[in-house]
Amino acid sequence: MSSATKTLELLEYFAPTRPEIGLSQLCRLASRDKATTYRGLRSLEQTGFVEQNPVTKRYRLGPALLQLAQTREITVPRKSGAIAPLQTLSQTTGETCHASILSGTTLYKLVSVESPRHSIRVIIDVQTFPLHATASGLCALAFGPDNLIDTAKSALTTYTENTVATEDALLDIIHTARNTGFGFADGSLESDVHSLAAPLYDQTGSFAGAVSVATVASRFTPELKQQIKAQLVTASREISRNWGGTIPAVIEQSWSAVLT
Amino acid sequence: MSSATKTLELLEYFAPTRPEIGLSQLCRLASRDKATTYRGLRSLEQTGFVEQNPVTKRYRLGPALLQLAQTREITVPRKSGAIAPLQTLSQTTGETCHASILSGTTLYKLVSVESPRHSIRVIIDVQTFPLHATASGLCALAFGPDNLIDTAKSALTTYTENTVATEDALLDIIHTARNTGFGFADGSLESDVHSLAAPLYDQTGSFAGAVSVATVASRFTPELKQQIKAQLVTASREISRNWGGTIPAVIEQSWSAVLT
DNA sequence: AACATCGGTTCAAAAAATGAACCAAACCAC
DNA sequence: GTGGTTTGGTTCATTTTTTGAACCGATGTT
Repeated sequence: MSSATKTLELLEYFAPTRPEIGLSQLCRLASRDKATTYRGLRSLEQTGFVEQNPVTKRYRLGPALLQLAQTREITVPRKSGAIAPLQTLSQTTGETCHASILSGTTLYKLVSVESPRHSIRVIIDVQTFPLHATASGLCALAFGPDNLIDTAKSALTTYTENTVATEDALLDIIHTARNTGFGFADGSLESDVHSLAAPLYDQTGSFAGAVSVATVASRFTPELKQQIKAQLVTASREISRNWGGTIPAVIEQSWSAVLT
Repeated sequence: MSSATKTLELLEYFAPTRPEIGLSQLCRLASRDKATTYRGLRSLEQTGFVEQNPVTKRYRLGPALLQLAQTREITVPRKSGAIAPLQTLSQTTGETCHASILSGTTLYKLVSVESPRHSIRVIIDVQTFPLHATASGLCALAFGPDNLIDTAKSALTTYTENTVATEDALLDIIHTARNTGFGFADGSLESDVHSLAAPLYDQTGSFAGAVSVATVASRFTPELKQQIKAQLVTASREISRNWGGTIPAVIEQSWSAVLT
């Protein structure tokens, strides 16, 4: 792993639950020597990616990220086109919803919306969705580029008893996703969390991401499942349209069959 | 300069006017060997900072930036509290307005708002404001930490005939900014562009950034100047309040003296 | 007062980065 | 269709940088 990659990975430890990190704490988190971590932070600081809180001496994310994120969204507009449909989806289903975006072989969380309807809510605290263990990931495997399947096969991490563990089982659930037009995960990332997802397309005509709804297993009735599927279709069409794409006819057909 | 810093600096070449950059073009822009540039891009790609457009093979900014920017704004909320007051400022003055934020010894552009009132508009296409050559920068020198003055002295880059060129001249205009409570630049970064700026404070009670109005020299009448100052004061108070800070009494006094 | 932990620094040894030269493929001009 | 140019990408001898154990002074804790 290159020095630059190691430095960049330091940024991943910052989170809303961990807004500031001291040098010694960060080197423990990153499992690196303090001098190495310090030089990484200096590099990030020089380029505006982190800044040192003058009061606490701890480090936090810096303003250059805001500028680059703005440039990214201006040049590849995805987030803004996903927010409103996702808020609607969350409101109508009453559950936690996500939009994700594929970059290389990684599915990044783009937008999350929680619903205030229930006091028992699903919180999925990841920034990237494992391909084999999430509904969105299964969408990517079913409708995205074929090389994703190889990537997934080489990283069959076990999260719960329900996480798919063999290549055959993985190919089976990918096949099911292709046939139904939906990714479905029942407790494969978190116990008692069920998720459904639909694919998203952009102007290239290719799979670009997924939109998903996550709910607690105990309220996942067949009625709710059908309702969620119908709402996912609406959201998928709208977000894809906002991204300059359309849903392929073969998926629209799968959806029709499943929703009658 | 470390390898990590060189890699991070590759990101600075991406802009709304340059959304995608090929490998050969980027190595020319960065004045680096192609192999070095390629390894830098690979590192950035592995961590989600850039992605390769599968159609054009060129590189563009990646989704990890969106996630980190969101974390940054959640943990250090600045941008959201500056947008509305800046839109109001632009609307009432009819000119281009900026909010900037200090990080280390660099003043980063945070938000820009243009007004549609005039067809001749100021566009300041920088991501960081030179301390000695902008109204916002002079605010930082006048009201920010003292070490900024040393930083400015060591980088007295000439942009126009009006750019301050000597340490004495720099100290003079810093002194004027301290006395008036406003930074003022007349053509020091761009010919025929005049700017006024006021300081911003956050919850630490320290200088945190600046809010500025830029206009074309030809419509910068004494009346407009007074109007802009009044509006800047309002915007400065509001943004500072949104950032958890208040304007120091000594600056409020300077403003009172200047606005009567 | 003693100890622990912090942010930060040094330098010999180890490891990685560099870039000139190279490759095949795609593009362009004629 | 051909020849030249430019592209994204690769290799490896050489050069340069990175690494991390040991260290520092300051601060916090008991």
